[in-house]
Amino acid sequence: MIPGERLSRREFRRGPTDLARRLLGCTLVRVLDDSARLSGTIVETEAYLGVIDRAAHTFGGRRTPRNESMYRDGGTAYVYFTYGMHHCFNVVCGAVDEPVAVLIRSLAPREGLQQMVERRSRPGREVGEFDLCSGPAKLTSALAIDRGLDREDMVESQRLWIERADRVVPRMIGAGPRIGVDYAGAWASRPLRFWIKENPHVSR
DNA sequence: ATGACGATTTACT
DNA sequence: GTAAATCGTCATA
Repeated sequence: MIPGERLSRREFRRGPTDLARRLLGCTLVRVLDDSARLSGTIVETEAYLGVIDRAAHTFGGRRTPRNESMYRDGGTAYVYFTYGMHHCFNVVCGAVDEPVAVLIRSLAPREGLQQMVERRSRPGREVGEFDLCSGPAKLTSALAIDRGLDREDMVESQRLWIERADRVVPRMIGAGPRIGVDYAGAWASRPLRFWIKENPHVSR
């Protein structure tokens, strides 16, 4: 287990609760068509438990063109478009036809900061270091992740992958309810959101 | 064909 | 704290 190595298929298949914690501290790497490299340390995740989880897109076994990638093998990217303007990025983490995933909610930016600033800036709005990747739709914007990367196999991809890090010790991991899933009844309050404690890049 | 709804972000009171 | 932005997707008909 060498830090900096890509996560393997086996590692991706650990299931959502385990992988959501394990991804903390790992590096998400995005390489653009012009070979520019953008990356950040994962500091906040959420687990989505699949057919039993009212908050998951695959609750009850729903299978549509949009969420098809969640039914693929662990290590597949699930990227969806929402609210008419935002993309969110997930790591599929089960066997084939076991539609579970981890939503990546925030990163501590590492490489390509200047490019991220350009991608996140709008006329009239300055973006600071802590507004670059501190939210699920902010980081997809900063790293140029959209539906073109849906179904990407991150075990093999030259555009998007995750590199292993030393395990974040349990006492440094916070846990609490997921964000934005109030419609999910009892599932809304379950502690399936994880973050690195006291990290300034965590959302909210 | 239609309508309701977001795994969010941002600006504004 | 509240509300607007903005449109693909899906369930219903």
